[in-house]
Parts: sequence; structure tokens; C-alpha cells
Amino acid sequence: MRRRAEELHKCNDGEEVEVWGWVRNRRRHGRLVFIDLRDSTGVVQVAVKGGIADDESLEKASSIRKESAIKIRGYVVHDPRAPGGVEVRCTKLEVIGESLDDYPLRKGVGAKVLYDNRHLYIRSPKITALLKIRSNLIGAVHEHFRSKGFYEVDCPTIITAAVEGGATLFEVNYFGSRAYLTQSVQFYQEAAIYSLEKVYSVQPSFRAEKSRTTRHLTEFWHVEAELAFADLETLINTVEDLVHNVVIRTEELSEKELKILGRKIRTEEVEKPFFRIKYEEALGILREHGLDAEWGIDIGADEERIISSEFDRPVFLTHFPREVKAFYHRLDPTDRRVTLSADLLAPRGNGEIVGGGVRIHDYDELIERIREFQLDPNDYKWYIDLRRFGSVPHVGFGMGIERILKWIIDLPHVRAACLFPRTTTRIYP
RNA sequence: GGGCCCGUAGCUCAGAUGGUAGAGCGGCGGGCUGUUAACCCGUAGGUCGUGGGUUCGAGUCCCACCGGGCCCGCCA
Repeated sequence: MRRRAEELHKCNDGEEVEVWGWVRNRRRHGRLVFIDLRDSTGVVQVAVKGGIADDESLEKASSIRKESAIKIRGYVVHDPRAPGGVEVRCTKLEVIGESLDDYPLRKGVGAKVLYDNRHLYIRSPKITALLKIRSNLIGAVHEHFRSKGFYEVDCPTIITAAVEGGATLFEVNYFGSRAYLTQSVQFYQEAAIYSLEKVYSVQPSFRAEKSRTTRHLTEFWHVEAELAFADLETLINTVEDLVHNVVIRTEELSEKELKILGRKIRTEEVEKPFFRIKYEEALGILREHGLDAEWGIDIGADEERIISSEFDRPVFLTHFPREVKAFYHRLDPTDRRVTLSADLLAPRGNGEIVGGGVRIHDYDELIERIREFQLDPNDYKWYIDLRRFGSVPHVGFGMGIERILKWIIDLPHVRAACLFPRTTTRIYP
């Protein structure tokens, strides 16, 4: 009977099993060969011994290359000398798909080799664990939104006008006319709330900015949501619930994978409530740290680090000046210098993980803000049109999957959270 | 767009002050029935990223380019 690597410790001594998988490593001792056999559930040691296995199997075990796919027939033995306390004594080894060359990855290879061989590197137990955690996290996002009455919508990724600015879009030749890859599905979701009221999506966004830091990807997975009949307070509570529940749930689902990675998700970091400070208060904190924080400055990486190091839980930064936020942010009716916006900073200098705010629902205010940013209202015709037919106050936000992962499992770079990352310098494999 | 750093064997790296190259791992051959990134013995493998310059002589100094990494701006 075929067994998975992770099931073998539950088997009785002497139980006959088949294990199918890939040769992770091999150690030869003459007529005794150890194979670390890997499948999607883990790694198990196979002992191929002369006298137990037939000579053909022993010879094959002795010469087989790393990452060859093989089928082992044998019996289970609990043996303290085996890693994990259990191994399979092989009676018959069968090759399914042999490695045709020496495997290019081994201990000690550098980041470039690993990313050049990402198609192979993702087989490693650590990357396998990481991909499972990512899958658990995205599952938790869907669980959360569905339990809160949101509908999932699927929005186009080929668009004609920018959401943020103009300079950071990837251009696409669309049958001879100019189109772009989307940076955000926000505008489409804003349309969808007039049908479904509460919507969310998980899909890729594209940013062409030539940013080369450990927090940037040119293609990243974006959780976005939009809510009708909502204000800033509702937005903040919605984001707080989402981040709290998703991190807690991911930790629950990923116990085994976290052990493999040697990581611990600090669930105490997502205890509610998160901190909430206004832009103006943030300037005060910066001044206490000796910075010349004038009204109107944007909160950059250095500033974010200072602010987030003041708190041991995530911090909402709200009420940014109108000049530093995109045109669609609603101005605060009680102080028109600022927007009703909220960014969420992760602890320990992990920076912005969520950006959101109240959207402008008033027709005239939207036109005014588009002009203020020297954009052409004709580029946003249908978006503006939404304000002409039953417009309601609404809010929305975007959250970066890879940034959440980088934060909660201490990754060195957001690209480590991707199956095949896309950065300014990497589009292959 | 701005700043800093790196490129030497398949991989990870060492090669002060200029004198034409080394180690470990991996590969290959041999040995080994309890290893855990196995070990032991032997062995092959490099126009030093590319192009140009300085010099009697360049892996080493200078310039340009290519490839990669980090930080900032910008963002999730």
C-alpha cells in the first residue's frame, strides 16, 4: 500500500509499504545505502541493505542521482538511528524518472543560483513548507471574507487608465492600441459595491517602478476589498479583523510547516486593538526622535521604522495630507488639509502592509481632486460616472500577501514568498 | 531616478604592497552494512564577467560595458 512520508511513523514495525518520491540525498556504505526520500508531505530515510534488497535494487540505489523519482517497496522499522525515528527497509527499488544530470543545487549555493534554478529549488522541504504556509494564508483570507458576508469578485487585469499615478504601469500592446497591466482592481470593485455592497478579491497587481528593495515585487498578490455605506472607523475595524484573523488562522494551520522553517508566528503581535495614530501625531513622534518633521512630508522608510519601533503591534497611520495621497481619497470634512486614509504599518520595521481609505463619493469633489492632480477627467469617465447614479459613502483597502508573509515568518525578502518571483531584475524562470 | 558593494574551478570562497592561480564541497575512480550535509584514499577541472588602457609584467591599478546584491525615493 502506498504511504506518504508523514504517515510512516504511525505504521507498525514490519508493515509492508510502498513510498513514491524523489531522492533528496544518498549516503553509501558499500552494501548499505541510505536514501532520504522526499514527497510532498516530508522526508523519510530508506535503508537499502544487501541481503534485504535484491542486488539490482542495491546497485540502482548506489548509483542513482539526486532528485531521481523512485518507488520503494519495503517494510517499516522504528529505529532510533533513523532521522525522525522511523525508516523503510527497502526490498525493491524501482526507478520512475531518473535525473539525467547532477542536481545543480546543494548546501551553500548563493541566492543567484537558487533563483536561477527556482524551478528546482521549490522542491526543497523549506520552500515546500513556505508554499504551504502561503496557501494556508490565502485560504484564511477567503475564509475570513466569506464569513463576514463579502462576495469574491474577479476583476480585469488589462486596463486603460492608471489607478495610482502614470509612470509605474507596464504597457501592453492591445491589438495596436495602448493598454496597461493593472496596479489595483480598486476602481472595478468600487463599481461592484453597487451590486454586491461588500466585495473582495485576491489577484495579482503589477508595478513597473524600478524599486529594488526587499519589500518590492513587480508582480505581487493583492488582497483588495471595498465596502458600501462605510466610514473610516469601519474601514479600520475591517482591516484589523482581517489581519488579526488571518494571522491567527495561518498560525493554527501551519504548525508543522513553521517547525520545518524554524519559525514562530508571533500571534501576540496581532492582539486587538491595533494602534491608531493620526499623521499629525506621527510627526510628533518623529520630532521626539530628532527629525525635522515638517507638515506635508511623506512618511518614508526611515520614518516608518521609527514609528513602528514605538509599538509592538500594528499601527494605523491615518489622516495623511491631501498632497501625498492619491486623488480618490476623500478629504476630511472637518479638516480639508487631510484625507480620510489609513495605512497599516507592521511591527519591527516591516513597513506598510495595508493601504486604504474612504473614497470620494461626491461628484464635484472627485472632479476637483482629479484636476488638483493635473489628471484628465476623460481618462476616468466611467469611474466618475459611478458618482452620478446613486453614489454612496464607501471605503476600501489593499493588502500585500508577500509583505504579510515577510512580516509574520521573518523572510529576508518578499520574493522568498513567491513560487516564481518577479522583480525588476528577474522575469525568468 | 540617486547612493554603496560584488563578479576567480560546477558551487562557496581565499589570493596585502602588481611577478601568468589555491582550499573546501560537488564530479570521477577505489574502499566501507548504520549514516544523518556520512567518512577515508586517489584524481580531473580555471583564456580570473566582457572590452579597452597603464606597465617589462595585471586576478590585483584605471576606464567603459554586462550581470547580480543592498539601501533610498515610490509603493502593498
